Amino acid sequence: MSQGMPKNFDFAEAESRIYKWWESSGWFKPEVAPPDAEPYVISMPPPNVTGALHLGHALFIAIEDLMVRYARMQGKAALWVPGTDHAGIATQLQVEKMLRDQGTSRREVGYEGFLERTWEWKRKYEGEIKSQIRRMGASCDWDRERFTLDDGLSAAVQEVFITLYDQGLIYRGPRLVNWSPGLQTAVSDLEVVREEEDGNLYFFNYPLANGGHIPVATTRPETILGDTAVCVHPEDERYRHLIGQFALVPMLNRRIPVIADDYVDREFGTGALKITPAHDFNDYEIYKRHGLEIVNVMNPDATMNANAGRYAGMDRFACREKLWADMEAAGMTVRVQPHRYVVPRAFRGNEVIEPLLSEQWFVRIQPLADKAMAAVRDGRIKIVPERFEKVYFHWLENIEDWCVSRQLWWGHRVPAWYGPDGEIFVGKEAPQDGREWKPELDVLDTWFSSGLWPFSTLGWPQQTDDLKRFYPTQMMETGYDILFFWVARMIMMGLWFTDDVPFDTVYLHGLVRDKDGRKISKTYGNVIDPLVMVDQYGADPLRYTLVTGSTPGNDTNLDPARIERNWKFVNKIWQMANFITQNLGDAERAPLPPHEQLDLPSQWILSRLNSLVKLVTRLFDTYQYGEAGRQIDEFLWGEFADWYIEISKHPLYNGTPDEKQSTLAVLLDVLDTSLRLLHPFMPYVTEEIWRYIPTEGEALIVARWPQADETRIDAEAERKMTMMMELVRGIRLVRDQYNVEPGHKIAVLISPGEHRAVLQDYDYLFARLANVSQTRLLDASATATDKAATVVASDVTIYIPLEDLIDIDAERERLAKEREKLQELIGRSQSMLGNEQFVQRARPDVVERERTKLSDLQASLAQVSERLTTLQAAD
RNA sequence: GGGCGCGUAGCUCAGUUGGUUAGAGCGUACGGUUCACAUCCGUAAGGUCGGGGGUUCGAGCCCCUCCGCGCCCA
Repeated sequence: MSQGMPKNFDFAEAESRIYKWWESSGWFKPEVAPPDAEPYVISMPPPNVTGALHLGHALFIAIEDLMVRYARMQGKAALWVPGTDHAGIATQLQVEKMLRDQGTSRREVGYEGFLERTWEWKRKYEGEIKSQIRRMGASCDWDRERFTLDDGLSAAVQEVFITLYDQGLIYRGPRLVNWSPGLQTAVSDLEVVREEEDGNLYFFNYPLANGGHIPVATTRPETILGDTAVCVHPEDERYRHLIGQFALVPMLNRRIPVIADDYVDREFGTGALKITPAHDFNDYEIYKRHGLEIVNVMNPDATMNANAGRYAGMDRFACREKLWADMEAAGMTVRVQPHRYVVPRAFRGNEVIEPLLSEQWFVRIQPLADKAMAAVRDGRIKIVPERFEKVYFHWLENIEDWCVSRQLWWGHRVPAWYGPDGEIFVGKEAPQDGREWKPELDVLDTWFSSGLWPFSTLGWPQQTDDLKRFYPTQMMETGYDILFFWVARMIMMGLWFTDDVPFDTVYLHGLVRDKDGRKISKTYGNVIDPLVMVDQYGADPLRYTLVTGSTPGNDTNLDPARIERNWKFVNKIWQMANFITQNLGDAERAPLPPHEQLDLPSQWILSRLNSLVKLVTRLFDTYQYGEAGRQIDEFLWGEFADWYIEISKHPLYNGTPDEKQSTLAVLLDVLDTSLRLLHPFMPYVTEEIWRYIPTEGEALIVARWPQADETRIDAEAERKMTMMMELVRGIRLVRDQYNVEPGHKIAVLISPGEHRAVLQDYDYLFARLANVSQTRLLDASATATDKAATVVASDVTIYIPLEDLIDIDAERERLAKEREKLQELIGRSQSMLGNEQFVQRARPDVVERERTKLSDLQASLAQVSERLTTLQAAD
């Protein structure tokens, strides 16, 4: 403990050492708190096993670790449950790519071989991401770590699926789904990104059975082959007479009816719509309303099938061109015009999604959604920031059944079996009836398992001790971009299966973008690798930058320059601690003297400190972490280091032993308390420094969060000290303006007004902070030389005789400006106080503050004016 | 089409019950080697808080409207 601190903080060495110490000491576990402690639980959003840590991860780790550390320091049983997600599609894509690079394929290595390789892949990348999470300083309980595909969670998934099926909430059926032809799987609505793209609108004449034609326009000609109707608006005079007639599908000559539906937009295209129920969601609705035929013309790989006649086997886009060319030759086409339209693309892989008729498993979601809406509506779950509640409701109010099956190999198998006679059985095992049951090969949407995360990770469906003690959890912290994907589904599943909310607060953070607000992506080449930042500056500056640079629900533009600046902040804290420990030497830490026995600077800094503790605690409790961090920064650097530490050198070097001891006690109190406040932001450097200061307790990570001592909050001391600081700044400014040699000590004369005692006791502040060699307090009647610059604060005037340096005209001008400013402020203040409405209606403390301000300003104005008069007379 | 967010100093951002002279960092200018820190210290310049209207004793903050940018849902 009495070992001196190294000159600099070696974060690279310290971080891994400290992390190991924390973890091996069991401090990440909720068991460090007493058994009856209030629990505080966060389920970590499980990163995909596919990837490396990116800034999005870094951000949630910074925020969640801060939340957990704060709770832990408050004495709660803090538990942060880590884990990873198998990420079905994303992982399968990556492994398939790897196989391609190895010259083989998923089909070639076979089902078992593929899964083996995928598990191998998982073990490799999971290890990587876990070590990266550790490097960020995450104080999660690794003993409780989970993976969405491990046995317990798989059992939970089965349990949920089977229960929902038994409750009639899961059904299987042929339906139009979003189909990913490259991946050969269905995906959910949420996994489709719709964006406007340049394309064409193809106009052609749809031949009628009785001769003649009806003009139609389409963006996807290849779907013509699957048309089963032509639809017009019932009131459209142009086509009304054709309703009930028949048209002939081009090239196929299939007879299809001309029908009427007011869904048709008469203004768009020709006003007549071709209907392809098997390949368009809107057309599918019309098909259901009118009882039309349905003809699927595509294979799962988006080539045309036998129903496409001579186009069978062609790729959809090749077919589009060929069919159009053939129609052109047949004289059916009218024109092609450029057209912007919405193209659905796969969230993963970016290929064009094809609406396709297929057999899939669906969750009848409405009953679950109703419960989920109620929980937020009645306040059992709170979303921060609140505006996302609206978004949440809107989505749930318009929710569609959830397609949960995926034609992938990597994931949880749907627990269903098909009997020899086509019957379906849903259960963990196939029926043992001697017949041959074939297992369902489809797997479940990854989000189906992550929807169970808050309770499956705690052991559900087993009624484990953890589940009983730590569920429901308290906080779900994640990005707003997965509010539907994940948060809403966890709420639905949690309420349905545990009859309780999965968490009581949802805190949503935004996206991290680059300095210019662009999305971070490899194609832009603007990737900021958090690990490179950690290597360069340490984890603390990155964490602190991410937390202080963001506000809930809003995107952050991350400027690496801020990380660098905060690395300097880390150094600054280190140097403050270094200074204090050096001065302490081997001495004991003395108790903090009673407030009235302390000198003014100490009263002031402790007053500021205790206000800060109050403020920071309030900000933490209202999720304003960024503001909290900035407040600590401003206090530590702007007040403690720049003023108090500088001032403390006087008692430390020139004071009596008592004064020295008392000052050290204050320095240590401020440092100790500040480190506690800062620890959730910057766990490493604060922990490391804490080891060097005499404190009670094993480690900062398990130290207590500070409590504000109201008796130390002292407005009068703050007022006096502020005045002294203003005077110091004034002298510094005068020195600067008159180009006084920095080394040149100056003597000043002070007209002390009502502040004689303070100025007498603390004249060393001017010596310490403004290089003043001598201060002389003037009697009320005394006047100073003309050849002096003047500094005024409250009713105090400081004269700085500078002999030859003084330009009286310039000084007059300076003071005149000062007077003007004071007059303006006084005018404003007077009109406020002169306003009866203000005095009556504003809060009393606001009025009081205004009165104090006015009297100070008036005192200053009197001083400045008097001085001006003197200088005027000097001419 | 519906909903939401953003617009504050050259740049990146704060500013949450409406209440001191709107803040910080970076950048800029000038000046600094004595006792923690040049990863530092001091001083300064720089803002009609997107435009307009309203409510209020008082508006960056609340309401209306317009402009620009972005996101989500259809």
